[in-house]
Amino acid sequence: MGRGKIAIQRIDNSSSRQVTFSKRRKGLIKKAKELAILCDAEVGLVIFSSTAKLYEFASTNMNAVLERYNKSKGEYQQLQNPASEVKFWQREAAILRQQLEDLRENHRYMMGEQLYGLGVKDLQNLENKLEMSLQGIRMKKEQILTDEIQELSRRGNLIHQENVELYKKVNIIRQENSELCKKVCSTRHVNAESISPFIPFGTNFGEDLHVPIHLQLSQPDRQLYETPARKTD
Amino acid sequence: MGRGKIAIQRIDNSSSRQVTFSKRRKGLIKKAKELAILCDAEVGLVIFSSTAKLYEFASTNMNAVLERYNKSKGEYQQLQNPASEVKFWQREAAILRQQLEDLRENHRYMMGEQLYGLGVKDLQNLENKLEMSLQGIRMKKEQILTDEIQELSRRGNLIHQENVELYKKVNIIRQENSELCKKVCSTRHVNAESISPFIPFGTNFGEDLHVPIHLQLSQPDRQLYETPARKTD
DNA sequence: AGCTATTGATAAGC
DNA sequence: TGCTTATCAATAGCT
Repeated sequence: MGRGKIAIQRIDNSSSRQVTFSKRRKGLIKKAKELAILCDAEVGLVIFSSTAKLYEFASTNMNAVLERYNKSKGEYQQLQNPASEVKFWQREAAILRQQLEDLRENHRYMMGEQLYGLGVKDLQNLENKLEMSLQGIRMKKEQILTDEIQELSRRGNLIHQENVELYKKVNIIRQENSELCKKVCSTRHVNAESISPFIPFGTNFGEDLHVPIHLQLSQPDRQLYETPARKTD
Repeated sequence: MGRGKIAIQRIDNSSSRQVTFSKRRKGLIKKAKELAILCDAEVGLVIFSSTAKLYEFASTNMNAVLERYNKSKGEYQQLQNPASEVKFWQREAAILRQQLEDLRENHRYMMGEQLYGLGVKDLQNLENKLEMSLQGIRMKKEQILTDEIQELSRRGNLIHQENVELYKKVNIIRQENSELCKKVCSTRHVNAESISPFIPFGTNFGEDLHVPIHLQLSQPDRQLYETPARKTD
């Protein structure tokens, strides 16, 4: 909501980030307040700006909210040897946080964000890296697509084969039918002409079978496996 | 915002209060999330419904936010006994480790490594991302190069100007010299021919000055600022 | 900090 | 609870 829409991602420009922070922080706190009043809820909101400044809102009182939160979460466990253990884990966390920060910076570079600190040489290296990555990714993608196409083609071929078989059977049955028809015709010709409508129906059936079956089974199948694969034939 | 505006006061009807709570809670959390991302802030949000159900959001991790809040307020006495602190830091480390792992995986994807788990769609997204990054990086690089070239061009122009000035001065001095020479010549011609070697030397000096100075000062300078910039002339 | 054009959130209603 | 729509509110981009 504004003159244009913005993507929800870290705003690079620090001054407009600051402005947006001010505006949205105000909006957020207002909404939190409204929610608490309208819906009779207890709300606690803590915001640290990127410059580590603290802003807070609590519908009643922050300590009460946090206490209730902790109670609600209710996970107090006792451990021994706390002092050194705390130190150990703190150090561990600090190390991990540092690694995370480094990796995040790297990630930003790779996403083409925050390039201010880089020189031409760095940028060139980055470009080369990304180019290599792209190549790998494209190869992988094409491989997947190729595999898929091959699989489709294989299945198409199978279906085609099946169709050929079916077509043969149909032809055989059609021949059998037409021969049966002839027999029936000649037989009925001797007996009477009362069931005469049956004769053209039978004959037509045979002819109908011949043409559309061929088209309907063979054609769509061809499209299925030929268009993507361009391998058969 | 809605079919009509409502006063900010406790909604009496309990079911519509419940509905509003759902909607606004969702909206509030969304906004909190956006603020955190857009402005690189650390946000913690705790909401208890009127029925005492807990909802929470934290941009990083609620414990971290609350810890930071307590530190920032300088009131650690209320919670955080040493035992739970160990637990806190352990959780913190676990969370960081997880984030690190996620980011590393992502990084691998971006480097075009370990693409086994990805489908065509993922790969396409990745490709697009990298393409965008590349574009940004190339723009940045070209900008730097362009700036550099402009600077060089500017300095080249300055030097060229300086050279023009110097050339003028040289010409003036040369003229003065040659006039002085003439005077000296005629004077000496009247006096005696004993210092005759001086005359051709003086004349040569003037001519030597004219040609090489022009070439040596003007030519390399031209190359310096014309080849890269293609602006002058 | 203040102003609008826009987008986004949401009150009603089903 | 989820969806739709008419409205109101928040805010992005400028000044």
